[in-house]
Amino acid sequence: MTTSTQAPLDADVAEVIRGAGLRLTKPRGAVLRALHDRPHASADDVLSSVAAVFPKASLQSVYNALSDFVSAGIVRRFEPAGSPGLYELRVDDNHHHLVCTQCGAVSDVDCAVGHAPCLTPSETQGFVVHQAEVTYSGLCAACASTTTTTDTTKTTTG
Amino acid sequence: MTTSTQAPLDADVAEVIRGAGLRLTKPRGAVLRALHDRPHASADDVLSSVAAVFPKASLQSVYNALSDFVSAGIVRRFEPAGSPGLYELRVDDNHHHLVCTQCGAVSDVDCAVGHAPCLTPSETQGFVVHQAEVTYSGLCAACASTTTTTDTTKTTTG
DNA sequence: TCCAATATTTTGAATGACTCAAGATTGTGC
DNA sequence: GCACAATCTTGAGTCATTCAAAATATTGGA
Repeated sequence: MTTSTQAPLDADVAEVIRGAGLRLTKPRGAVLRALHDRPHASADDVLSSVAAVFPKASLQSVYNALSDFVSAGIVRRFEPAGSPGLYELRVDDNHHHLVCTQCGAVSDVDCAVGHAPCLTPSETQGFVVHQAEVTYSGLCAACASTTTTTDTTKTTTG
Repeated sequence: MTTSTQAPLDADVAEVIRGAGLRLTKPRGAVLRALHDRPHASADDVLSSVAAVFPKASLQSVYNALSDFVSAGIVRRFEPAGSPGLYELRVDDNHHHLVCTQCGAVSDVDCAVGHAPCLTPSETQGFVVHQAEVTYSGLCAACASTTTTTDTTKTTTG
């Protein structure tokens, strides 16, 4: 939040964007910083962060920037079922996600294999598999504790 | 497709719906048959099938029936990234999906473990994991062969 | 430093997938 | 066959996202 942490971040951000072959613009810089601050953000989340430092930004610019980043390979998009698309900066490693079905919280889980596809289906039926997307769903620590105390909720395991 | 296969199917369908504690109605029967015919169908796909035997059906009834079935546990909904929700009848086993990124074709892959969650993340960070959703993406046999043979045409083979 | 070329942003509208609501209809047990 | 509740239908509304075209800003070069 302070200038001392912001300044080098700005430099990083600029470098990453230019390094991806993209022009450095205010909206793009703000979008990348937003993703840095909130590692699993929806386009709307990003707009909120961006608007704080650059009020003129539109949701459309956010979508533009995000999809440019995804195409350039510096941002990854994933989409837990029933949730809007989420964007994250971790792209080099092949990690997976823990999603809380109650509050929507998302955590990263490192992949044991580390490269895609980390899993290979038993019978590929002729498919050429490039990637395995793994999403664990359940309850985050906070929701689990509030739920398990006198718990009548049914755990729909399946 | 003939009456000889349709008749016992109708009986099955009725039994499944009633067995789930739901009233048997024309739209519901038609929706369940549609899923039987097309194992990975979107609501729209289902409507197409349903409309053939019951033209009065609306998309809304299809959504109603599908979500009733999902709640009742006789149908499963899943949602490959960037695709509308798909519905399938296989609910008892814990299987996964192969999705073709080019034509959208979906195949089932049996899960080696057989029950959910079939995978356990290395570090759960306090999460109580109920289910692991695994989606393999790549190219189906048809798309893989047309793509590798020096071709630029995109095969929209549903 | 200023310019031109063009990448990017902005504004506004449109789409697809799905949900909400309320009145009409139908299935089911009696 | 009736009554009551479950379900269907119609119509409108929402959310996430994309399309389009004119306005603006960035970057390499003069």
